[in-house]
Amino acid sequence: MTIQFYDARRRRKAPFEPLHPGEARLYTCGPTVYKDAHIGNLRTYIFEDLLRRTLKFFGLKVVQVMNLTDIDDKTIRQSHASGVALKTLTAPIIERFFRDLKLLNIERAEIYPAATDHIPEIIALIERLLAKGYAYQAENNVYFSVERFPEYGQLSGMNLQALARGVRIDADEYEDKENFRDFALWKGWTQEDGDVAWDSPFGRGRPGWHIECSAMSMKYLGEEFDIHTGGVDNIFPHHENEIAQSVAATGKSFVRYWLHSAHLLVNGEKMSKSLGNQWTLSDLLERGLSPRAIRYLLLSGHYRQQLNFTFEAVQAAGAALQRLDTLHQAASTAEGDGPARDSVRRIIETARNKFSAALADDLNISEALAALFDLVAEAHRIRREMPLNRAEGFALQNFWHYVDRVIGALITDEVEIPTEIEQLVHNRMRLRTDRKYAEADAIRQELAGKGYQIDDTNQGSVIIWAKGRKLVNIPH
RNA sequence: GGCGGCGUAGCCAAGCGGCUAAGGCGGAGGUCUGCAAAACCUCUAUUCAGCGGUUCAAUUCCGCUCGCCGCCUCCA
Repeated sequence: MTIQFYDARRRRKAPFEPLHPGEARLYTCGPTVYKDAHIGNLRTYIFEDLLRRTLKFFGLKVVQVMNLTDIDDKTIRQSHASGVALKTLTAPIIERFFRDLKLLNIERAEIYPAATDHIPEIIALIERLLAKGYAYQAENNVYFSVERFPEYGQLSGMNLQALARGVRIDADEYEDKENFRDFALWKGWTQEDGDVAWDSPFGRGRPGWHIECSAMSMKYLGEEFDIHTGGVDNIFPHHENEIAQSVAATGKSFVRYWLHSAHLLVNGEKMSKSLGNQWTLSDLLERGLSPRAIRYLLLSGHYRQQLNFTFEAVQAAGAALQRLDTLHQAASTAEGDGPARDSVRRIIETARNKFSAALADDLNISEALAALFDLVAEAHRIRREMPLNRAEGFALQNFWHYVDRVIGALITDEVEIPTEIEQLVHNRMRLRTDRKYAEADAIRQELAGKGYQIDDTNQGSVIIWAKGRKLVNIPH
């Protein structure tokens, strides 16, 4: 199947042709580790996870690099202000970042390089740019000269003339630049940097913002690689500058496909500090939202479309998952011998085809999910005529595992029910069979007191819930 | 001011030249059920922000208007 992605530079969808056949190399913009990720950051990471999982789904070997930006104005300022070493400041934030990824079932990238560990590579790249004449030193700073790079602005569609108009310039900060659009590759040490500084041929200082990504991506993925992603806000200036410095240094095209995720809105509004809606995952979990439903919600909208995050939407996502769970439950408790019916085989095949075709078309997850729900409806229709047999249940479960390689929210870990609880459930089942309803209800009360909700189904089985999460379906 | 995106049912959201405009949530009926719940079934947009144009044919292409949003030096 031909995968196609919307490439931001060409502004159209283009068939994905990896540079190295059978392998996709991607650089996904990761967190700046000065504070915990908010839900908008996480949306981008989920998009990148979807991309990665989809590439693997289509049989490609994936090498994903996600940078941890630990040198920037904010990390340095905080480090200096609190008198804490940079690494000491960022370590716990990085730890919580990985915890969030785990909670949202985001797959780990192959490499998580930190800027602070790549100073030599950064310096080498800057030297290359100086040698080729694309960069110049002024005082203790090294700048990239955008005027010497004629293709500048291709990605963002901005040209230097347009950029020159209507923008205020902080004259103090940029007075040593030849052109105010020039950006720093190396920043000479200033008082505010505290002890965040490295020696270099250009003097003591620290890297600029964009250069780390060029240095680290080239180190791990090669001077030219397949995919680079990030939030739309990175298009300009970050990615534009990355292209400029990378292409200028190597003469190669750098990145073949640029993919950007649209921003998340919260209750229809842009997230901002002043609105207090920059929720972290922890904030949401404290309010009782399930990470699984959050993942589903963040995943379910197309990545190039703004997504409005509301509690109601998380609720709706949870309900949608439940509909998918119900069929999975039915499949896993199916009984009876014999071969799978053709009708069951057929609906699975149809869903399989639609699912992968949708994903191959620029990660059209909404359409892919629709294929799943169509399957659910069809399966129930078939099930009503005659319950699923074991072969059919197995086929459906298989398919669930197959699509969950991409969705990452369908198959949940089996939860152990304490024997004591299971015993009570079975006792109650017997009492119900004996029509001793008062005693059965008493046990249900007792279980509710222990945090387990019991739902009877019309097949005689029961479903156990705890903390709003479906735990198990115990067959009669 | 420059560059770009979006406006599809109560809400979310696909489709982007031609079969009855996917799917989810919610809602309304129904089936099942000791109860409670869950689950399942059916229904829920004569129409795609508005107005023009191109075309045999437009939600899909073009233009204008209205509304919302993003970027324009360190915000994913």
